[in-house]
Amino acid sequence: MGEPAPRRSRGEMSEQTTAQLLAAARRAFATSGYAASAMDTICADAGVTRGALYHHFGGKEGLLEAVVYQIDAEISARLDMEEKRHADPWVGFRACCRLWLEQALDPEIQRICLRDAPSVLGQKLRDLDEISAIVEIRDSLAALMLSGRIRATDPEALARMINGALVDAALWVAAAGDQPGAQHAALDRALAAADVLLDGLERRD
Amino acid sequence: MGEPAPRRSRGEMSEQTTAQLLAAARRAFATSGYAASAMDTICADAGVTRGALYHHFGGKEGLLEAVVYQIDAEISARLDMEEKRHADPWVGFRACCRLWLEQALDPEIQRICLRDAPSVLGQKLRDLDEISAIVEIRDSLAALMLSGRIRATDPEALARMINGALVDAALWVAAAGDQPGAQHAALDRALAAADVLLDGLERRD
DNA sequence: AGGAAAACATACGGTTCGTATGTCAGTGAG
DNA sequence: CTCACTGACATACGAACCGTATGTTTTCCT
Repeated sequence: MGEPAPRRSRGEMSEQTTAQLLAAARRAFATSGYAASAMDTICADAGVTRGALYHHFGGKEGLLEAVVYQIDAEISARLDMEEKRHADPWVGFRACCRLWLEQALDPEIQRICLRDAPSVLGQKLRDLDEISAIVEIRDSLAALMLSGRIRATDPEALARMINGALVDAALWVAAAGDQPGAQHAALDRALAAADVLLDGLERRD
Repeated sequence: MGEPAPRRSRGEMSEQTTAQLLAAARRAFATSGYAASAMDTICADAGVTRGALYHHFGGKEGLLEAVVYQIDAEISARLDMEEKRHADPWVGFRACCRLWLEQALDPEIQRICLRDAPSVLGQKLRDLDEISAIVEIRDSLAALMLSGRIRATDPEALARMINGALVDAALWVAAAGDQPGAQHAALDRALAAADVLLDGLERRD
């Protein structure tokens, strides 16, 4: 049948199976959703049994947690690159919001991170994204307030609200239409609305 | 044991059992979450069997849908009353945002409507809240744009974003602290941030 | 080389959901 | 008034799924 154990070291063995389980889980969660994804199916798709899954992730919830963590890291990496491309912090911040919205159109991100994860992980997700995009938004906002570029208020609360606005906008764009034309039009409308919302934060005395 | 069928008409019978099932489901979903709530428990709490539940709601998902619909109606009713109390539409709109945020601190609303329902119902929820708070927000915004009170952009997209901002703000406030003191402080911070965000929408030429 | 521990695979029980079927009380027509 | 009919449930059954407990093989360390 499969490869007759091609002589891997212990570390390589573990790394490969976890990677395959993560990949299979991402596919299953993205297409069928968390609740409707059976662990048997995921494990069969990854070429292992449920024993391996429980050994590495402790259960279904742990698997989702690892998937979300992985996706979050990928998003954050792209956001970091985008931020570095702009000299002006306010311009960079708005470019990051724009890039986040575009990335969040990915059905994988939508289903896993924006819809299922909040329900399943709950508070765990809040602790998790203390190291994700939210904290960067908050820090950027705090710096911009200090420099007087935007109006001063609670940075953490404002960061949460901007994050929520972007999340709902992404879900709205994705649900707007299945054909790519309507999708693109909805994205433009959302970006315009986001511009209005963010413009209002600018300080103008 | 229970009442020996106190001679109810068919309509009363149906109405009472649906009401009891809805009440029991609200309690269970709010405290244990949708996934962890067993239908056996809900039915036992309501004093009926699973047959009644399937007869009236078609299944677990239909039950959640009915619960969300009921809660949504309650919220909308309070929002309508608040809006009528203000002569100025812009003042009324901001008062409604404030009232929504305060209402959304209810753990029942948080768990059922803001966390579980989007994951379980998905697109069904989008269709459902076409008759809920979102549509009122959108119409209010559209009217305010026409009257030149706020900056003009896509009303639907902006309504979605404001809704998302309020949702995340409510979740953030609720997660801020368990003791009522911290809760109240976080609410104040969120309301202040919301004021900044909405102030920016005002038109000032 | 030999024991320990990691890295899985396998077997099993318990819980839960949906459906299929059965039963009984209202209800309307004749 | 009665009798067929239907709505409003209750009960029984099968299937899927999750978690754990246990067994087995391979690698690593001394």
